Amino acid sequence: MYKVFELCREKDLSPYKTFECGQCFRWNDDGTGAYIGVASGRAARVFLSGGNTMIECEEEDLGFWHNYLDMDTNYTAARESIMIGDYLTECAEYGEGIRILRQDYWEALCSFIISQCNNIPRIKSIIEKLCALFGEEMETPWGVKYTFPTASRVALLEEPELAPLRSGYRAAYIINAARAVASGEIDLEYAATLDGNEARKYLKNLNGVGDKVANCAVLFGLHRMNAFPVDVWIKRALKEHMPQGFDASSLGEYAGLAQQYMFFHAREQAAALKN
DNA sequence: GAACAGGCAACTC
DNA sequence: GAGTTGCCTGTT
Repeated sequence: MYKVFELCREKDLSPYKTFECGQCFRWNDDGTGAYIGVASGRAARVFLSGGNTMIECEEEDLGFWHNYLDMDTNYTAARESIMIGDYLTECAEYGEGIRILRQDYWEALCSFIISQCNNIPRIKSIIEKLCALFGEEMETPWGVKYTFPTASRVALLEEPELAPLRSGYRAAYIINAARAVASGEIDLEYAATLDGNEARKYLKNLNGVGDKVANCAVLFGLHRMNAFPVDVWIKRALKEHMPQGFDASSLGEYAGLAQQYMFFHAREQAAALKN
């Protein structure tokens, strides 16, 4: 039984900012500014109403979504902790309402393996095909959706079976990672007990996982908020705003949140210039 | 049609 | 250890 529940004020969770800041690929605007997504075999719709952020979901899943949306973390305090200097303060103010989701470990790892050298629409398209082909079908109030296939499921596939995804050279990485995770050779539950830096090194044992992908999996999957993925957007932003050099560890335990604010800020500025 | 896109790995010096 | 190159594919 799907019902609507009030989550918080918009400033504590902006659906647009949270779902469009690059951390996730399975939440989509339904055309009205409401976001529909699937995670861990559950579906939900997150939207604004009268300055509040609302969620429509199964009543028994409310606890799951509460955790997924990281509602127990105090983002006001976290945000203030990384407001160091004019630039970061501007990014943090601009990004108010972003929350770092607690995504499934395997889904985050696999998604960011796919993300390498790819743009967002294409990443989303590859992931949706992966789910439609190998995930499980779900009936939702918003139509048929598919779960993200488990590592065990993907581990059974052979590379040619991934050809319809058009994921190119990443297909081998996906299957290799799935097999390592399914066999326990790479234990994501164990990785989740490590600190961010150790977890990043551990995941880099996987072929096709370097610093960037590992850091994304650590931040967005394992929820180690001090992980600081550096992609081309962050590289550009650092070059422009921190020409004297920059050490992410100086930002402390919420460095990864600062990264998301910087990323969102850079992307939105670029989009504004285009229009 | 070449260059590039939210990297990685293997190779060179 | 810093720099270069190939890798699949889709878009510009």
